[in-house]
Amino acid sequence: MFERCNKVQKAVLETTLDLIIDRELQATSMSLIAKDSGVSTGNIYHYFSSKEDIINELYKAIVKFNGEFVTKGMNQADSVHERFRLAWRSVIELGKQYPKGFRFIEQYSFSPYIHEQSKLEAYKGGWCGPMEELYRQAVEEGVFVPLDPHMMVQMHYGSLVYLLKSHQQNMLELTDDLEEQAIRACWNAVSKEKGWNG
Amino acid sequence: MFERCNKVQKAVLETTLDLIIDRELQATSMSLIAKDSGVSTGNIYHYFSSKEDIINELYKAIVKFNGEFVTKGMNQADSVHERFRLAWRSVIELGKQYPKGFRFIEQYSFSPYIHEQSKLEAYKGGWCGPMEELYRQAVEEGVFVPLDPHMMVQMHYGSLVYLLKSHQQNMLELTDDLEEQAIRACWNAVSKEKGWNG
Amino acid sequence: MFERCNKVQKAVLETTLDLIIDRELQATSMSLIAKDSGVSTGNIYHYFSSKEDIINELYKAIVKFNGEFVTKGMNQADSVHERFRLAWRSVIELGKQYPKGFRFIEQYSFSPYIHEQSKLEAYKGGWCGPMEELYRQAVEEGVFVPLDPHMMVQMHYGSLVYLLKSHQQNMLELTDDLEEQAIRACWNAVSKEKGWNG
Amino acid sequence: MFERCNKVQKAVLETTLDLIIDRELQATSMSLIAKDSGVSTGNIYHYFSSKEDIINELYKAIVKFNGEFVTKGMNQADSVHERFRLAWRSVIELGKQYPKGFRFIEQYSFSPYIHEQSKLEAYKGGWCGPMEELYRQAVEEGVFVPLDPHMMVQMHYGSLVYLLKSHQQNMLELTDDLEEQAIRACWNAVSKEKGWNG
DNA sequence: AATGAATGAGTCTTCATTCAT
DNA sequence: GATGAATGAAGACTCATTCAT
Repeated sequence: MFERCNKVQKAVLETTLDLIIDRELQATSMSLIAKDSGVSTGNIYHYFSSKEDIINELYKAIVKFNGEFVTKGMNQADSVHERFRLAWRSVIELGKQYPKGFRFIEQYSFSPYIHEQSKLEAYKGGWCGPMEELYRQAVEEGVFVPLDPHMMVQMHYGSLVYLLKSHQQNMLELTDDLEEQAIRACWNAVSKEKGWNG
Repeated sequence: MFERCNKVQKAVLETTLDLIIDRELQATSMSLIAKDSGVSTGNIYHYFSSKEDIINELYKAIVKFNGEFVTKGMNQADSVHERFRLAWRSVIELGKQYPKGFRFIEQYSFSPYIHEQSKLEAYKGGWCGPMEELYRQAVEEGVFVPLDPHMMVQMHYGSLVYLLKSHQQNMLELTDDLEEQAIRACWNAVSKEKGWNG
Repeated sequence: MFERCNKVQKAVLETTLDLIIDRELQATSMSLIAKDSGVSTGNIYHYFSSKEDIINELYKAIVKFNGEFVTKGMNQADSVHERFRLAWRSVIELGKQYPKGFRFIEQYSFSPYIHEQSKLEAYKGGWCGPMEELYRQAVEEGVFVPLDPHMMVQMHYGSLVYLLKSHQQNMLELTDDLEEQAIRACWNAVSKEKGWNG
Repeated sequence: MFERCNKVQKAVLETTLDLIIDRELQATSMSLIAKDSGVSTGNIYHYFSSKEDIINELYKAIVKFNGEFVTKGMNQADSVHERFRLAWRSVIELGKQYPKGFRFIEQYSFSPYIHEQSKLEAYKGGWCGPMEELYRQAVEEGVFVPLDPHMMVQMHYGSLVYLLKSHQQNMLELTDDLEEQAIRACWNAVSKEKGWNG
């Protein structure tokens, strides 16, 4: 997940992610990060300028990773419908395989702790752009109802986020079948053609 | 929003909500709450046992308020479809009229800072139960596809949460018309009948 | 020396002065001030906004005290010569009776740690103004050579500061007689009349 | 100023002097010295055993330089009066040409950071000894009042130090003429003959 | 009930110094 | 000789909480 970083940075970022997820930001102290990562406090400051910096670098690294993970899957198909399916399956897969990174982004994408600059960089490197482009195409082709692509993407993403939350809270077992149905529900929500009984 | 509380409690809870929304939990100190609310630190501890207690009471109060707000609207109609519409419109209305409470719940419903006990109380007093009941009825009546009501409610709620997030970030202007279309998309996602061209 | 302050402030300022004089600023930590003064670190910050603030308040308090000490002595006589004598004797007396305050001012009056604002307030409340006024009068009466009063006062002050430094380093025993001769030397330096053999 | 040192030592000492003068000792960190001097921290420790060592070497080097600067001028004349004049003019010249070294000595000659050993070496290599010798001679020749030479030298030095401080603070423009008058004032302070109207 | 001074453990961060390369 | 990454103790400051008034 942090392949681009050197050993120390990787250790710090991984540890920070772990700590934040199960203890929360306010309980994630620098000394704890130091102890758990095996990097001395002084040396952490050799690689990151502040605690805020760590969080922001963590944010950017995860968003970048997520973006690549999702768009990679998305381009392996041709038809709009198939790309739709693969893209959202990737999102679900991401949430299942990397639950910590997923939750971190969910919890902190609206936090004042993350700089606007980081959010901007995140958006450009993320998967939202390509996904909106896909929806735009679907609308143009008359497959989707003529709604704002940004709005549709957000709503579908929200659906899956909450699906994953239920899954992570053990309120729901997320089988292959269920995933397909969830994605089909999203498709039906905005497609002109009827999908359930087809 | 905090009508059941006395003057001091109300001042503290309102102030805390304001502070947490625009400064985050870690930057919301007791002394700041004291200064902004006009209640001395000592006296705050007369009404709340700890900072954690304030956050939990805040959480429970908001969930209770939200639950009443949404279920109130939901019961003013008969047909499943109409109750569906009114319920989700209430949720959107809630997010627009009380954005701070809404964001607070979003941010902290998965936080370790909120006790399981608070979450449990919240669930019982919230609107999720009645909503799931409505979906169960729709499935039984053959209006909805036979999916897990809890899953459907979560997904639809997630859709609207992200719709509201876009709205709060000024990425989207949330007109009456748009709200109706969003709710119709939710309906179509799981209804057996086709809705867009009907 | 810190009569205008409350108990806590007085304890902190006195302790800080003691520590700075025999350990230097950089070795005078807040925790040491706390321990030695018997005031907890937290409470120190209730009365002073920062370490810098303590130093500046200390500076201002001492300058004020010194100013009053010197000008008080100065006004108990009439003739220019007598006021000259009494004023500089007060300065020497001050250096002898309050060596710590004296050294502190010497060491820190040119430090970037002391704000310009503090220096300005210090100058207005100090004894330099009245002293320069005395010299101006002496020049006007034809008693002193027509040199810049500010320059003369600074030079004489410097003389006595170094005299006191020698004294404090035990290089010199500062008897009554020696003090008188030092002051007479200052007088002779700028008086038109010859003083030594008169 | 640091001609006796090798390149690395010179760079470190010059940088340290610059930093201490405009930032103070406590704000002059080893890493800052390393960055500004272009010498790595590790290598600094190859030439100096500690930070304290740097400061003490700096002190000794400057005192040595100052001593040579002043005594050089002093020996270019014969009469007591002329040597007196030339010596103190050298002191003033030193303060004007090398303000940083001058201020450094002023600020740190009484600091616990400078070892007694350094001060002792400084005294032996400085200009105070020769100057006191000159005064002793003047007393013996009946030119000066019979006061302790050490005391007189200290007082006159103090006068000029404060004159230079005023100059460095732009409170006073130090012209050639003013310098002469300052030195004459010192002479008059202790000479048996009257000087101003002669 | 109400105040806010007092506490001290804990926070983030810096810095002199060491050491593997 | 030279580098700069690494260390961890110590620094200034904060903050949840208590308690005398």
